[in-house]
Amino acid sequence: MRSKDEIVKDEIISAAQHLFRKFGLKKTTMDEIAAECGKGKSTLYHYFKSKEEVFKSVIEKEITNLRRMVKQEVDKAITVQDKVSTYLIKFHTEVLNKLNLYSILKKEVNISRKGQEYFDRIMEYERSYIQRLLEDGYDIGEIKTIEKDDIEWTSEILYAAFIGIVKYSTIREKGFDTEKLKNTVDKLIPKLIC
Amino acid sequence: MRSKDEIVKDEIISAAQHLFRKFGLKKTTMDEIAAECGKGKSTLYHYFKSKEEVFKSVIEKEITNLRRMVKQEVDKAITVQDKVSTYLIKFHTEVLNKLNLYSILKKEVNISRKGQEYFDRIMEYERSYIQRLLEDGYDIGEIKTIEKDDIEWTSEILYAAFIGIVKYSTIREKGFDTEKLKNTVDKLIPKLIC
DNA sequence: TATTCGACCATAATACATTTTTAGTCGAAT
DNA sequence: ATTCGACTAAAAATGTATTATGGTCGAATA
Repeated sequence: MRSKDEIVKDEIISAAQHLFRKFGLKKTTMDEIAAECGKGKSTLYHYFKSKEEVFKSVIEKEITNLRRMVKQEVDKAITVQDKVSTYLIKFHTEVLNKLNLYSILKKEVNISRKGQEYFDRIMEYERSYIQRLLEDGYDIGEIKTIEKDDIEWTSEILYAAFIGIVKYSTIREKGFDTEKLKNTVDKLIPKLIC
Repeated sequence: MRSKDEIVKDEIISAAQHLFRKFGLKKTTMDEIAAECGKGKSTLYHYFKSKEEVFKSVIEKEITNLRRMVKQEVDKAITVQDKVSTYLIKFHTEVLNKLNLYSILKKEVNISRKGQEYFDRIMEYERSYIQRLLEDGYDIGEIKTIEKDDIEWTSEILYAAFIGIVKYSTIREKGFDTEKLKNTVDKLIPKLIC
């Protein structure tokens, strides 16, 4: 069971999440967050040491949720090819669904040094997730055309390509058709790795 | 032989190009461009109807040059696989070499509506270039796994992936190693299209 | 003791008035 | 047909007064 402390923290995070989605980071004040969850502003500072800390927690929650959704889908896939392909499709779909988080990160945080650090950390995590998928495939003998040592940079290139596809989808009026995307990726991936 | 008119225009464009590279679009004034090529400001307006027109011409020149370099290399390649692969490698290399142009486009122009239109037009051109490569390959029978009707969106996905790779290279300290990149792409492309 | 809050402060964001720059014009000179 | 100096209107930069906001602290509450 969660402690009282954690429950209140979650309340604050939810309120902040709600407002950040609506107005973005800069246009949401601590007073507003406090009002949204019916508490005094000073109370927030009992649970978080700064506004940035609150924001970090909200992002953490969103990212964690996104990753859970993706992982859940990837775990269903049997072969490595399927896992990698599913990773892209699901990630693509989820980002397009929750564009708010993505644009907050990009437009408001990206300017600062700290913002870039968040972004880098997120990117590094995703890259290493792909790397792990490939390494698992290598270990069980499914991947034959890539040397173990080459998996690291291969996953980096793969990740860069994936992000490019997702980003491209976000700036077009309509994102890529999931079916078509899956079709193409399913052709590419299997042949790359085996 | 070029007319006097064209020579002067080129002088102005070169001066502007030089200053834009150094200070960016907003921090370069028409007076400075005029001084750089030893002419009065009003003279510029005899050749270009606005600052935006000058900027457009500079970008045009840069892009044209980039495309000539890429095309030159692509034309050397014999098979479609090679052409597509070469396209990415050369484009990647050239953009990394001339990062200035890229960042001007991104950071200063991107904000405005017109800037977005430039960008879209450039992207559309590159996408259709890839499409043409694929269509040629289809017509000579090299491409067998893609239906003619699917070439359009396949080239779009391919382009998005390519741009992702190039962009990723620009934000890392060091760009992707060309050898490794070529290695991976050479593995991917042939299998996608035949 | 663990939470909550109202009152408070220093600084950052905003608004506004004033000055300076700068894109673009025009008529004259070459 | 080109070039330019002098000019203007509009935009950007600057300085300043005002407000809003992040964050603190000691007291109140439960």
